[in-house]
Amino acid sequence: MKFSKIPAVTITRLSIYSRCLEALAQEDVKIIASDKLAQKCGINPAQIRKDLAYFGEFGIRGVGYFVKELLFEIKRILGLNKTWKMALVGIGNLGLALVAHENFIRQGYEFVAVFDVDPAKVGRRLPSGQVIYNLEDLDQVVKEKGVEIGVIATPASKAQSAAYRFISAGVKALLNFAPIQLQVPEGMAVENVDFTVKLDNLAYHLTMAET
Amino acid sequence: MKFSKIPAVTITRLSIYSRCLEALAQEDVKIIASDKLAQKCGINPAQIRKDLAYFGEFGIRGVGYFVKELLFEIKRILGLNKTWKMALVGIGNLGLALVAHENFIRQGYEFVAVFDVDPAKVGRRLPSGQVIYNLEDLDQVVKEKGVEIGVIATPASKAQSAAYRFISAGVKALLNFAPIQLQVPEGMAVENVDFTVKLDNLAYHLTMAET
DNA sequence: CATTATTTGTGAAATTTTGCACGGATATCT
DNA sequence: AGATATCCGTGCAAAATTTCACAAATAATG
Repeated sequence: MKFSKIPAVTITRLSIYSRCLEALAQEDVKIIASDKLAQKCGINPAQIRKDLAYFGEFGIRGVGYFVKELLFEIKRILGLNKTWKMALVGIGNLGLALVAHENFIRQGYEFVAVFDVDPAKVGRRLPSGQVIYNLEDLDQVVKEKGVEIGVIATPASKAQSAAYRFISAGVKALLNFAPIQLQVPEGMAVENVDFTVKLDNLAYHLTMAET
Repeated sequence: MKFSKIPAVTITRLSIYSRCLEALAQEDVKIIASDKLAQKCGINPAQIRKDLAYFGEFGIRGVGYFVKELLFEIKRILGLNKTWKMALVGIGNLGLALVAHENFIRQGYEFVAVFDVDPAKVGRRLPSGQVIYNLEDLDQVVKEKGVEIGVIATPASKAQSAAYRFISAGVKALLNFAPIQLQVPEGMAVENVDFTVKLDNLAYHLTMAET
């Protein structure tokens, strides 16, 4: 169960399994085999078993997996048995949409603070309840509120400086929506959510498929 | 230069290179070596050269790459020498933010139509100019406007049916923001933009780092 | 209770992806 | 011009990841 030995793709897939399992639980399915789950996720069944094997034995041979139990275990593995506190920088269109998005809170992620540089925005209260703080106060607010994950929804030009603020405030994980490769010190976790990279993949696929 | 032989990660990285190169062009850098570009992208330099080698020879030994030229070539490879027509389903917070997002149009992606089921929304005009169509008319509108990429920004529960509509309208590429694994026929391209999967990765990282 | 049908967990093989290291091409310097 | 330094393109090896295939465990059947 060594941290470094577990591939990042495995973690990503665990997250996908947890989502599929949640849907199954909702449909009141009690037990599922790796074949069925694999089909639902679009993943090879052996892959699922291998992924789970990194963390233990959760199934019963000849039977399958208890949906609720496996879901619980995966969530425990991912660290979703707590609420994670997030802060967001950049209250533009995207930032607003993210803060308003109910999926986050449902999954155990909560925006406890939002920041912007625009003086016209600072001090206002969002429909979702948060008051917009001045970016200058990030360090202090992050420490006060115990922010664990920093979300960057600024334009690309401001993203790196926002990252620096989070870093010096001691935040160790960043979710970056800006289309830029952030420079961060060793040990930080950065995940990029990049629309245009995804679109470029689609464009390539369409272009190739033509021939 | 066989389509199927080129890894998807290579395409993703090409997209990242193109972004870095765009930044460099902006800074008026004329020539760059794979080492420098690699540093900027956080990628191994040999990897960059390998990725490019799939498509041809773009550099000069002992010199490097001409920034503008390489950028042009990568964009050509990805199919970005044209404007791609997108349609979006689901005008919620996220959908609105996406349609308003300037990055898309800047990169050659244009929303030519948006759809919703809510009768209160249908017929209204967005600040970005598009009139909201009734989802029922998707097939017709998609064909009329020549939509090439479908964007799904509905709740998870409506995403699959939105996908079906795009599929039967002949759209071959989907960008899916709903937290669900879409079922699509062979040959379709689907890219998922999944915030919570990314957050789960961060949560796992933080949880592991604790110990 | 033995036989048959499932389905997990896992070693080993197959495949994919990455990274090294070096030949060859280009530029610079003395 | 020759020597030196730089840097691309690529064969090859290493590493990582996926997939196969089967033993072991469980349940169902007659």
